[in-house]
Amino acid sequence: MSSSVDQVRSFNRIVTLRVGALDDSYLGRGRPLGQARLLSEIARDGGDMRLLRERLGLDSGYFSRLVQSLRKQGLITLKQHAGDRRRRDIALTQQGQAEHAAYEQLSDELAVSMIEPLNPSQQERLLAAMAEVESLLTAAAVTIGCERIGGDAAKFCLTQYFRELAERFEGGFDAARAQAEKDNSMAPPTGCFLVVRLFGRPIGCGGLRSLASGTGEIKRMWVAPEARGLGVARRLLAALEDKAVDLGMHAVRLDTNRALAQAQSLYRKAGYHAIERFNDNPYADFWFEKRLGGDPGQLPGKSSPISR
Amino acid sequence: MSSSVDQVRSFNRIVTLRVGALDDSYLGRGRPLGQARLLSEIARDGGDMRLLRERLGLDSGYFSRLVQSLRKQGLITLKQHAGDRRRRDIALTQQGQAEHAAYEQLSDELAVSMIEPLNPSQQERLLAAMAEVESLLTAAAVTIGCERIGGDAAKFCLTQYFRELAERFEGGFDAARAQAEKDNSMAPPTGCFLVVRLFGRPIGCGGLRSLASGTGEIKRMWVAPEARGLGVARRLLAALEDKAVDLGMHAVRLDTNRALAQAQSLYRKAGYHAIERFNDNPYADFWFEKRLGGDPGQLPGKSSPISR
DNA sequence: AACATTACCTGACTAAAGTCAGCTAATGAG
DNA sequence: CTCATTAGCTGACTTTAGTCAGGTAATGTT
Repeated sequence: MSSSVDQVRSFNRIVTLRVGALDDSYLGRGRPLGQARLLSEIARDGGDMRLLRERLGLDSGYFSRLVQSLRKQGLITLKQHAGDRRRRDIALTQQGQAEHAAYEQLSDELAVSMIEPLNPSQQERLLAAMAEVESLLTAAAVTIGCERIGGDAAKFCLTQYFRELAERFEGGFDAARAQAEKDNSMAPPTGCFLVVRLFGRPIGCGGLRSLASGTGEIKRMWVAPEARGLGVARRLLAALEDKAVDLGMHAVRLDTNRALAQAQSLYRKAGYHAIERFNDNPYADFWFEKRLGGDPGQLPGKSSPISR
Repeated sequence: MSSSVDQVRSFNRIVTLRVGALDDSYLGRGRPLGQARLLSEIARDGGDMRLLRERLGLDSGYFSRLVQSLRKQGLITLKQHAGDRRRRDIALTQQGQAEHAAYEQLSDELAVSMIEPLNPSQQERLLAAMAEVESLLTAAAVTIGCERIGGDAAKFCLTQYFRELAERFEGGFDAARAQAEKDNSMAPPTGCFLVVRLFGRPIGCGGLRSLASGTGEIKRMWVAPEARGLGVARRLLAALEDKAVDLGMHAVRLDTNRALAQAQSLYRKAGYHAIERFNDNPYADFWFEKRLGGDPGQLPGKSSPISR
């Protein structure tokens, strides 16, 4: 373990040394870092002040002044938001776009300088290793927590989930037919609704509700397309099972549609086995169950190594 | 190419996001970042103020105050340097060591949090990829430049080089017998002495001097043990050959001792072939030569892809 | 209609980080 | 011995980054 920590720390050291150079090169344009960062954030996906302030996590007064300084430099314009005259939309001026392009250029140059001295085969190895680190660090940054099913994040996830089902199911999907009224049962004290977040953004969800006789049902399991391939679904499923154990359930069931082949293979790998139809979900083609607490050495509520 | 840059930039983004969290956790100890960083640097390898100031690249006044603030907190002591009473040696007090250990703990915790959520096989992959990125980024950070052979860096490298030869040669090595008087010829305008640096520290060297009739001789090629395996020697050799081309040479020669097997294989891979003894170096067992400018499409002075 | 909340702005303040000029004491070079 | 240089210290100053307490206009809630 100690050698793992050493490896990570030595990686951190070298990477901050190299990547930290970006701040210096940004400062080279004679503008404080805060302004430069704000400019980049505006260029990335504009929007109104409130959104940006939230994303950057800045104090309202401080943020206001930062924006004003960019405006005085002629890099951005502020317009009243259509519909809500309190809000102000931010947009880059032509000069602002040019300035942003200059910062992009600096970032590109740093990136080039990091790979350029290497020969082609080394470059290839470096890029592959970077992709691997990136994907695994992203996976490790994922958090899973219980949230209100009526909350913004949960609603966002469910909307995306339903939209995807409508696309993928052969006969489409109608949320109303899917017994959506039962969703409220996915809440404490007899169930829960887990939201997966990556850097604060919701990227997945899954609900657990109580059936009769100590059995749980897992529903609404979804992972955003851009977050797939990171092992998120596996961890989410394990987290739901942990919750089920916490709630004293001795088994969990779920159903799935034939269009969702990867889901089926995930369930089988996680130890689920096919059972008879246990509900009247019109969209279900397969039904699975997994007995919980089979490992007597495992304390309830303690995460399994795979889930955390 | 553009996709390489994108990959590097996306890597940079994710890594700064994760590793940048270290600053926040350092601030959690109620001490400004500057002080925390200085403390870590002192703990790493102490030394006197001048050395540290240079390494951190800080203004003398600012640095002095930083040091005083740590002293007032009882974390370090200052003593007159033995021999030069202007200098002051810095040492951690017991309290300083404890405080440093606390910061180390924070770094360790960050490292653990970066790998802990992953399952064992993912952890293994992440650590391997980190090691790969680290080694290749280090390799890419290497710089090669012409320096005075009498300079500090050159002297340091040559000392290390001679020490290593003395260890590895069967009959030892005596620098005086090695025609060291010819070293001065490894300088402009008829030769050069290249120093390889990694983050400013000299980690290798190699000299080129002019023999009769447009032929160059490569001598004193050395790479520090801790920098081996990064392809430094290959790049250094290519850089020396570039220099030779710049100086109008049409071939370079070199000799080597039988104890240096890796050197021989490097030379062969780089296109050198064995020739008859061309000098009276008592330590030489093999002699090599490579014809230059064989590639007519290559402009003189332009680096080959392998060398930069 | 009354009241609370939200979005943005302003003024007053602070700490961190750093720059610059000049000072003293010790050391090194000629 | 003289003079320049070096190592460290001090005072005065600036910029950046931020906090906090209010203020105003628009919007939502009851």
